Amino acid sequence: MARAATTTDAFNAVAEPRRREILDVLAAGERSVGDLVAELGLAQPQVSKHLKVLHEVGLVAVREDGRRRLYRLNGGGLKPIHDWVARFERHWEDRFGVLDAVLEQMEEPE
Amino acid sequence: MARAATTTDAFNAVAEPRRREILDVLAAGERSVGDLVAELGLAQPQVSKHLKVLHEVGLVAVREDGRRRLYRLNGGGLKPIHDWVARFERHWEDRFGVLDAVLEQMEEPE
DNA sequence: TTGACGTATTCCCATATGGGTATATGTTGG
DNA sequence: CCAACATATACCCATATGGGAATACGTCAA
Repeated sequence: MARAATTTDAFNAVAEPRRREILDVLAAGERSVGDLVAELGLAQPQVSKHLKVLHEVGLVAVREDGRRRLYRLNGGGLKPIHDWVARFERHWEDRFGVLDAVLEQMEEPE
Repeated sequence: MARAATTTDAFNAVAEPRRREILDVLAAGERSVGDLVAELGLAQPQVSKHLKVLHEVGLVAVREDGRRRLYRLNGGGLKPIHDWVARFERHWEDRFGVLDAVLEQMEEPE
């Protein structure tokens, strides 16, 4: 087997930095593909491909507007990630995190 | 170029479900490779490989104990993910999320 | 109708994945 | 020193990636 498809779930989709950037921009509001191309400095086909992935996992939604397509964020799709990560919050919010880090240094000195 | 290496950062490392499971188990405390093999029902080499990835991105730490190696969680490594996702919290915590979902249904009926 | 525009799709390719299986490395007890 | 044990590595393979470039598709303006 190979690595899971990027369209498998939000975790895989969001592993790609460009896709995170796209979501960051969309967080500010609806954008057309062209807008994203301009704001992110990426090639148009790549933007379209990334949007396709994001759409397949339900992280963005589209709306037609003449010849343009306006994409917008569907933040709810990130909740699974948030929920999973949240379980580990205590590991960095209290002092244990600091202690762990220190022990880290002591045990793996290279 | 191909997909970014799984060892690139926490986002990529955690995209693999098995690795998330490993972290879940480690959240309960230190475990030897054998323990993980038993608890997760995976093959030993696979567990070792996944642990290697997790270690490279700093999500786990090791400690030698005779012939065994005890791995433990380094939750702090997940903070970047938490921080990034947290920016989108409002998108599902308030009513906008619900509204968005409704609009969703109306616009993409198929 | 036609051409320009906005976006999506198709190819090509180097790359690394994750599983399986076999084996290397390292440690301990006797 | 050796055998059993615990873990790590090395291979092999099918698979999909993400970028680049070219092109198809759909829509608008004149």
